[in-house]
Amino acid sequence: MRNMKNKVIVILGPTASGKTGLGIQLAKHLNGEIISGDSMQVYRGMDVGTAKPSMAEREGIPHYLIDILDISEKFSVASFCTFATEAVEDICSRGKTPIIVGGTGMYIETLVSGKLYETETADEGKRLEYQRFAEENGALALHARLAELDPVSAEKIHPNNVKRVIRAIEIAVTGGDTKSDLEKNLKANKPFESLMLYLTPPDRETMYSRINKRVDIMMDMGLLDEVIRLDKAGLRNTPTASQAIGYKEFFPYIDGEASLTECVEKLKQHTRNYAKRQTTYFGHMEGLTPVCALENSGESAKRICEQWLKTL
RNA sequence: GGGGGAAUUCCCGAGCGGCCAAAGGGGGCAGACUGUAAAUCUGUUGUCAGUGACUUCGGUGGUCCGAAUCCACCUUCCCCCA
Repeated sequence: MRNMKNKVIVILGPTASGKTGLGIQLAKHLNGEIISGDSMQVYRGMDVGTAKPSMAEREGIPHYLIDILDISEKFSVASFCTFATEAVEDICSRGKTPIIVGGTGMYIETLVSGKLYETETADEGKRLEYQRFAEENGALALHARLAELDPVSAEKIHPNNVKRVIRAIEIAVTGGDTKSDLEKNLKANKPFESLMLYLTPPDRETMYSRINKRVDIMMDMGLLDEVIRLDKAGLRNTPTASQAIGYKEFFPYIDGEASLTECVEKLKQHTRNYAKRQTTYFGHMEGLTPVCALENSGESAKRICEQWLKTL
């Protein structure tokens, strides 16, 4: 039974570690197709800023989960898991190898482990109400409410992390189970077998300078025009897309409150911070096979994949 | 040439005689993380054998029991009048 499961290759790593390129190399080599494991590349029109591979770069390899949503739409772990699972099945059914490429640690971890629990969809009104409550009475007061509803989660969530506190309250209030109940009852249910390649930059210094350079390239590629265009389309008021790094940093410039260079610096910095957070996240994930993100990481990655595909 | 102001720990910036290794912010470093995750949040950030000791607040020398804080001179920078 076990060996009937589909096999999926996953490439993850911090921003600018070369995931995209490696993914395409592997896809060509292994007769694969690519599924983006990225929370922002799903949005149409967000191209330069999300470092979405161009058609030319894709070299004819089909890509899934790219350009599937309008910026006004919500995206989440849950929808990611749904779409990605579908894509995996689709690709496998045609005898090809799915290659998930992305940097959104939580999405990929949840997908691969199969540990996704169902919850009621939250209603925005309630959420705002909690939000306001926290603003008026303090984050601690809201946290105290969570402590009544779900003490186990309250213990784990820092009172200042209002977003999380709200979410936990929401779960406790809408469904029968609390967040901690759901977590307790979770059982690993892997939807497929996966080989997870973790692209690790040689050192922090290298990682940061690659990021800086990439931002400069994005600017040359017309990032600012893209931001202005999306801003006109209402990006600022979108639930998910507005959070993307590479866009919000330019709003002060657009509003005449900061210089362009200041914004570009901010963007670089945010990207660096993000990359660091990514490495922290990946650091605690299990079952990763590290691959050093150097010039020719492709060859060793190919070998590792070939071997793995033969086993099981 | 004359008058006034400023120099603070990686950066910005408080402090204006003891409670100051020095607020706050930024950055750095470390960490958490399941339906907004490219988000959100936490800790840490002079040195050392860490309840204590040691070296810091442009430089030098003073005053004082005691100075980042007061005085003198020096250096640099800014502003105003010429």
